[in-house]
Amino acid sequence: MKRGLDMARSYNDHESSQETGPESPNSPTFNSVISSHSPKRSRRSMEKRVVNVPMKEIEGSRHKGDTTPPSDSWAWRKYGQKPIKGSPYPRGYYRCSSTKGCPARKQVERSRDDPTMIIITYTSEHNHPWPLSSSSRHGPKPKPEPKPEPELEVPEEVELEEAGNSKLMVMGREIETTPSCIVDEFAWFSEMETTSSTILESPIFSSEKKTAVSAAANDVGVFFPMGEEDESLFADLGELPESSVVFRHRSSVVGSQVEIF
DNA sequence: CGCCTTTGACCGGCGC
DNA sequence: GCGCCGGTCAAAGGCG
Repeated sequence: MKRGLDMARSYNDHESSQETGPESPNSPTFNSVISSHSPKRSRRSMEKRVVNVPMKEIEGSRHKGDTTPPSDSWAWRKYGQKPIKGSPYPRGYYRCSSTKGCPARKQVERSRDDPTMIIITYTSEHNHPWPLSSSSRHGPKPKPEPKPEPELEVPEEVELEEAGNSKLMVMGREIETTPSCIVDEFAWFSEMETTSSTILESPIFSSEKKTAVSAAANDVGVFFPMGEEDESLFADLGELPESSVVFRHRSSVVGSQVEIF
């Protein structure tokens, strides 16, 4: 009867299985893919972002099941879980509950190669921004989180070309006063979009991911470091965590990667 | 009271 | 055409 809650149905292609960097350091890895393979499924360009997060990073946050998503600053509601063939671990399906019409979704699963790695796949429409952290959304019950952790997924940063990078750039501070929390929530999406698309998408990245990552990290120190440094940073920031990060990343990242679009 | 998690069923796509 | 698989929905229960 009501199967079409959101027509933007999904897209599965998760080519992510391979990016399970067996030697992934401690930093989460990002991969992005614009999935619009199937002619039928591509209502709009669906973007997919894959993030590898070492369990250790999220352990401190919370982990009860096999697929416990690292805590982000945004709200996700689990809407399903399924065992995946070939993988001993089930995959959890989460939908963004930060905002009403939030099209963002994410899949969380443990890497079958590296049980210590959690693969998070973000999906959203190319046109739609991704949920960003919102300081005001989690109000009542953000989740079983003892404390608002900054975020493990590390919203990448860069500017988005279509949504209006100018705004995003200011988002850091704009969001605070911006009536449209949407902007705020979706900021990271935009950022990730470009970032991943640019770097992660590269074949090189896939192949020498770690190398690339390392390089990236080296160049962009803030690339995937959402580990402890970020937390510390956020701890200090307190209010506009992502925004701040984004802002900060921008400066560094922008230099390294140029927008492709 | 409202939101989230859990679990089973259903649907659609894809491959054979 | 059939079967398999992944993804989503929806009802019930639980928790803060």
